[in-house]
Amino acid sequence: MHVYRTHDCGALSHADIGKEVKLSGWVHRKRDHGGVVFIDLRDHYGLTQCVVDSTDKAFSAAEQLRNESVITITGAVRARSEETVNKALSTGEIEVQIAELELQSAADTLPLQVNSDEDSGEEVRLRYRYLDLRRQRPHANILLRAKIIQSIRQRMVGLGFTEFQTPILTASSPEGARDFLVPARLHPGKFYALPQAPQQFKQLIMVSGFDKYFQIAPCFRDEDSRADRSPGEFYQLDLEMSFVEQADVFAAVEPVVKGVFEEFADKEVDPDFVHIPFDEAMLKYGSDKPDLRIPLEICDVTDIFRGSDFSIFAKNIEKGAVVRAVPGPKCGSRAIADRMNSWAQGEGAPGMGYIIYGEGEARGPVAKALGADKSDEVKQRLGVGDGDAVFFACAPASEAANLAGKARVRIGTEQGLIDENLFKFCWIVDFPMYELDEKTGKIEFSHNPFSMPQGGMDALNNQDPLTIKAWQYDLVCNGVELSSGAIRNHLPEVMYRAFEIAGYDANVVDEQFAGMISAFKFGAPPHGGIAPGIDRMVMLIADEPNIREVILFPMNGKAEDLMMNAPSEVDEAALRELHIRKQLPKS
RNA sequence: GGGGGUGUAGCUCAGUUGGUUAGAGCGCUGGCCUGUCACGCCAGAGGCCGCGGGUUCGAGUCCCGUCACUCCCGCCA
Repeated sequence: MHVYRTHDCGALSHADIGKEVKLSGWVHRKRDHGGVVFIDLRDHYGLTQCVVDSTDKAFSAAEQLRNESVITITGAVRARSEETVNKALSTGEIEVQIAELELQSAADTLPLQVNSDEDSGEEVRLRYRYLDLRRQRPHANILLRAKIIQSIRQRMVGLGFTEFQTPILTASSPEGARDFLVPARLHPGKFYALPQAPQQFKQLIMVSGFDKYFQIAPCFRDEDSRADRSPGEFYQLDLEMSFVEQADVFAAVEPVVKGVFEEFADKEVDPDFVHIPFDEAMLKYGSDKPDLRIPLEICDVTDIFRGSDFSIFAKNIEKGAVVRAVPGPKCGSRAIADRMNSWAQGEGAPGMGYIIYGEGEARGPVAKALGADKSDEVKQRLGVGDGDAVFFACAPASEAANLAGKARVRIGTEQGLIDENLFKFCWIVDFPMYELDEKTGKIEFSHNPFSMPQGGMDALNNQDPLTIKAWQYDLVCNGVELSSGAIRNHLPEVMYRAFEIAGYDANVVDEQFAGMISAFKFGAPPHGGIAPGIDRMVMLIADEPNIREVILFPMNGKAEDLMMNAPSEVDEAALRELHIRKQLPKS
């Protein structure tokens, strides 16, 4: 007989009745009846009830066991009597009568309860992550993640993509997020950076002639955390394709993402991946990651308020503001309107105007100033009726869109308009190539500087930069940005010109992106790609509100690993070797 | 860097307008119980009420500061 087990804890059934077996696992729960003790023995595979009677020699050892101790038991598989069968367990028809019991590893009093569905505080869970991961839901989440990644690999290979590894120690890039830096021992004063994404490498793989690349790629960005953003590191399904247009990338990615969601999620997946231009998304949904489950569309009503007697708005409009209106079905009460208003103030807006429609008339201070005809015009445009309300955001375009977008989500959530059982995807397309930095007034890249501008060199030379669109796209699901991608700019001349508009001259490009720009001078295929976030996909599929729930060993919000004590001090000798001296902030 | 929330037993939480000895469930220790499966019953241990200061006859409760965790803003090509 094997030293530890003949079967796992989920394996035994009525077919094994009468067999001598050996099981190893954790004491999940113990029920001590004085004359008989039941032990639920748990491992990765399942749970088996083990029994010991007071007459058995293992009895006293069993009585003393604490939860989560690791034991090995030997005994015979017995049928449970009909009334003691447990239908909730796959092994519920049988139990093992313990003949021998060996304690492999005793457990101290636990800092968190493994056999409970109730989560402990995050700090305790992260410090004792190995205990937390024994629990049913965290264990299942990590397993789900593994299966999803496995499925993605299979699907990608099936589509003719090849998996490559790219360097983890690379060069710092001036664009984008803050880098994690690694001192270079052999080069005093110089640093490697961890890749924020394998962006340049994957493009260079295309220039190297490999045609279709993918990788489950670790990405490192030294930015602050959020519920859906883990600090430090995360994973992307990074992919790139040669000789493609935007539609080809969509055609490759859609079935993979859709397929994975359909395979693993309990919710319905809307098969229609709608395409929405960025400008339209900002207008109708006030966001570049709209939650399309909310059946509300924002309308621009600037024209109705222009020159009207509602002077606050009318004056702002003269100064260039716009008015965006959000329909509020069944929101036609003073209490709801007041709540929206104070919510908007909490968001940093001066407030949120509203009109309440009821009993054939429009009510509220806005309606009073605007007059019946114009109030009715708003009603018609928004398609609302009696008992509904309309809320207004008046501000410069991007601010108004933003507030209206948040209001739309709030109304959708509060009024229960969101179908919680649905995944609704969309592609946001035609992102602007450049945007204006509001503080400096300078033109800068709005997304990825390596994206191909729509219209190419001609657009760069002859169009107002702020009107130029890029072949740049996002994949969004239920209001979560899953992915960002682009058709790349593979033409050195167009690249130099694109950077010139953003204020970088040619030698900056030559220095900062030396490898890539030089590669593009030796025959580069037109190419493009995308990089869906793995953690976010798993989070959506697992229906978890927090990304840490789908990461094995996550860091806390301050980017500390409480289990491993990272980051940590290092020896002075190690610093000397790296030519590094600490200069700590004064406290 | 800024704003909100939370912090009470090993864990999850309750704690009234400020009032005597700070409670519950789980866990832990001891006892009883031979068919439970969140077993049941009895008893017990376990508290710097995050920390520091203040108001008060009296503070878990009110005020100020501070720390930790968390959510959000900034940040995230």
